[in-house]
Amino acid sequence: MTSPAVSSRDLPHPTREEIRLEGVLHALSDPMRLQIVRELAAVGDELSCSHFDLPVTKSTTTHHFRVLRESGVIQQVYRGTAKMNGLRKDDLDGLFPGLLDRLLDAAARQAVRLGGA
Amino acid sequence: MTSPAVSSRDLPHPTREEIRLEGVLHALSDPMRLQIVRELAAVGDELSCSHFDLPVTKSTTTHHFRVLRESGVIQQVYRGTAKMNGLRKDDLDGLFPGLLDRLLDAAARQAVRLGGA
DNA sequence: CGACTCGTACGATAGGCATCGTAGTACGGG
DNA sequence: CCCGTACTACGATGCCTATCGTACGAGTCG
Repeated sequence: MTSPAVSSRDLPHPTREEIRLEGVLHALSDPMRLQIVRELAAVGDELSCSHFDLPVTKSTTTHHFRVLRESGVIQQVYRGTAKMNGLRKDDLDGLFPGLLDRLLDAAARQAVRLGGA
Repeated sequence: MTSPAVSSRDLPHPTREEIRLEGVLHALSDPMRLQIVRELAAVGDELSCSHFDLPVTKSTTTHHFRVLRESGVIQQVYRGTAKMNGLRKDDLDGLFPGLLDRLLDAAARQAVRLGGA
């Protein structure tokens, strides 16, 4: 097959209607999670958890991805041993038009401002 | 005097450069605080703390206003016995162009969607 | 099968935070 | 000067959460 077949293990996601702005903001208020979302947005594709080199243990990484999934920011699916993560851009844009782009822009501006680069 | 004179009591505010996106998002991830900001934006002027009729005690209200001030979302100044609260729209727009408006729009859409009204 | 990789589950811990109640301070008006 | 109003300060409480370590499960490859 071209696609490695999705594992039977499935993960609970909120429906679009269940996504709450407060939850999204809370999820993004953590620097680690904001960084994850920025990388996902920059790549514009799904990324495995192990792609991210975060300064925390794997346990903590799992925790952050779960928060992002349960708040509706990302969707996750197993593909073999890898767990692929993708931004739920369509759902977020549908609920909160333009918000995601402004948030990403704001994060990028701040990174430039603080990083000095 | 035309203006009731600002009290000598002054409150610590972050400078524009000290405002952090994560802090702003965290401040707005609380329903109570998001509501306060929505009202401030709707009025477009300063409001006293006592103007807000929140379903919590005054102690808790004080706490929420402090979080909003320390994150840089609002500015506070004493005027007589009243403490006036104003959105730091210029600072936020300067740092994160368009973000505040999108957030307010997102909050309004969600209120319509959930409130049914 | 066996080993290896990826990610999870669970328990522990430490800190943060939303909330309350009570007691207290600052200011303005009678 | 005294009182009422507006807000604060402080302590307590219970919940949430970011973090870790270790042990485990699921899948792939030799």
